[in-house]
Amino acid sequence: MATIGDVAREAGVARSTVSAVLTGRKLVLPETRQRVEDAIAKLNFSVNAGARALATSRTMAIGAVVRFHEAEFSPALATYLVALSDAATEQGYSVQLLTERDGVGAVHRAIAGRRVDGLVLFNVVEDDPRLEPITTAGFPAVLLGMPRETRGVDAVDLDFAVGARLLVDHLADSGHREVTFVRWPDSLYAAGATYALRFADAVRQRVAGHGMKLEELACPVGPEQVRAVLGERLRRADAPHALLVHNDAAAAMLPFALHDVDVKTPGGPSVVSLHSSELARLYALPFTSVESEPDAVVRAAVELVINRIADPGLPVARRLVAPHIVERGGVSRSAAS
Amino acid sequence: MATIGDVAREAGVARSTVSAVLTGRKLVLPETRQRVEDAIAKLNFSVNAGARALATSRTMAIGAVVRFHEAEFSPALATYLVALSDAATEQGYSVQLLTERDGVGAVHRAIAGRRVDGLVLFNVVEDDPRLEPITTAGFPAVLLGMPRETRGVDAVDLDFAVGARLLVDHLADSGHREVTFVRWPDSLYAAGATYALRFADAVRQRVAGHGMKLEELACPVGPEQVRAVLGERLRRADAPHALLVHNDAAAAMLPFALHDVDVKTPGGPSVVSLHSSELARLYALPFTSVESEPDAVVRAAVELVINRIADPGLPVARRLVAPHIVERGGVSRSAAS
DNA sequence: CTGAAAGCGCTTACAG
DNA sequence: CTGAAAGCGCTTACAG
Repeated sequence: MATIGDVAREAGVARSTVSAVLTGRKLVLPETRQRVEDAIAKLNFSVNAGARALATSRTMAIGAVVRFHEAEFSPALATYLVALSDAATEQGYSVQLLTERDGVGAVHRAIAGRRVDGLVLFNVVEDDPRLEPITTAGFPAVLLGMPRETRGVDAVDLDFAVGARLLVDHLADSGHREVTFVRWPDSLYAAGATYALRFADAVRQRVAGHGMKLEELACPVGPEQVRAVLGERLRRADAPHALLVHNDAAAAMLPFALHDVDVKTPGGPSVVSLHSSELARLYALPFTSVESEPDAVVRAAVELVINRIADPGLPVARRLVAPHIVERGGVSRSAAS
Repeated sequence: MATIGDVAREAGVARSTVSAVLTGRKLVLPETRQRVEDAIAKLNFSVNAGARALATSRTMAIGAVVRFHEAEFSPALATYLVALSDAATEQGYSVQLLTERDGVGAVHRAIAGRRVDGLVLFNVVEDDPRLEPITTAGFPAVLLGMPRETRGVDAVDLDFAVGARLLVDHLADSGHREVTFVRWPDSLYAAGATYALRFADAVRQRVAGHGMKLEELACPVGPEQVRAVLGERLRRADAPHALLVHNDAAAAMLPFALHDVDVKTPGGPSVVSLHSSELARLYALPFTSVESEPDAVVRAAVELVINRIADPGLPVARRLVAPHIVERGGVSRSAAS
């Protein structure tokens, strides 16, 4: 492997001159620059990332702290990871995977070993224990998720409250006066999943604001079980006219469940849903929906963490990405009072 | 951040002694070692990965070269990435994501910049262009996939041929004499997807070996389209009695398609499938099937690439992970000749 | 078994 | 604008 010294010799300049054209920090005579660039090309030189990291104390790497093992149902993770890597690469950063079960330990080691310049925390929950090592070290990081208290750490997420309002309004506008909120199991809210909590709160407020009647149906996340739960509810005499779904498993299985039962409502119940865009793609979900915005969310996260790396003194940022509703039909005008 | 010098001062020894206990390469008096370890704990010291990389010319990082943008239907990627990271972490390696659209360029830059010690190539196809920069640099790498020609690069994959035989035999044992092979679209085979080619070849051979009749049904990978294609075929008068599926979209949508049509066969057709374990989990697929073995495959990949890094002179390895069949019913004894 | 010295490949003040 | 020198934090022969 060629080093900066080889390039300098080849171009007949000092090593620091090569470094100057590499970093672009200093002005170099165009002619000299050209000679250096020719030498670089000729020797197929590429700066040694580790050496640069040591000299600059910048690794140009971001760590993605993932808690996959706890996720029961997340086909979307790859989308986020790849989008993160793409966004980071654009900014000259690489992404390192930190997947250890012990998230706190992983964060600790990443910070202590100076393996990365900043962290992106996936799957953030309320009172996330991974915040502790970050705040004590004052390490650049951004949360994917929006807990009430971020303790001085930047955070970005889809605006689930706005998503909830869009969907409730859509049902209300279609004349519905009652809505069955097919949601995640209680355990998920208890675990502090920030997106689920924000969505549910907004649904309740908005439904009340419209003077509508709200029924909540907590669903498990196992495909089989969710199908059974949905089927049981749909079969009852007072079958719902409008379903508002926030539970990826339920969204995926709902078409099955509707098939399973002999739906009494003409054309079936109206269904609106908030789910990951990945899910919509995989299952070709036919509902009017608000989808996650992985690219926008991840792009914002990269921007925030890079800014934070550059200037730790920046004010704390809480960024909500605006969702939009995609109308796919599936909502019938209701005559039900 | 504490450095090795701080630790040395704290423990009252030379820096090289600290290094000795860190690397474990040299024998150190137990008492001295203890003093050093106490100092490390007290100062919360952790070796600077970049500095170590520079001194040892080992980054202790593996690059995952992913081609996501071309994948239409891959909820399984995250599973593989996380499994890879877990397996690497166990061995003291970290995983870096290389997701650039230009896979060849990504490989080039990773090698030239010495960012990683080895590469794991996802989604390998026949005549994969990413092999070129690897072979010319003689860089440690392992392919996830098994092209006919690996040009001296290690490769590991599920044994799709064995999987095919297991499934065909299962149908044959149940008395089926005809089988409809619901497979990927022609474009996928044309693109050189190694797993698809190996599976299809084995199916054809095995079916012929049993003297069975084979019908092939190429399906698109879009959920809507695949559902339409399947429905059309199932509705025909000569509806198939046995379906052998190798197409994740088709496997996922088949239950819908079976719902869509009024299946004439008592109990519906027999269905066996090879698909990703992630898919089985997400969709709760009820078919007897052979599933991918992400953990085993990825673990083997990490082992191979680490061995290759340690000893470039090792003989080239081609490792096939044995699949196993999971019987879930869905195969009815056939009276059809 | 321990320690002083050189070197890994860069960058960055600092003179010229 | 260019170049010689020091230093980033480690490891590794090599003396002692």
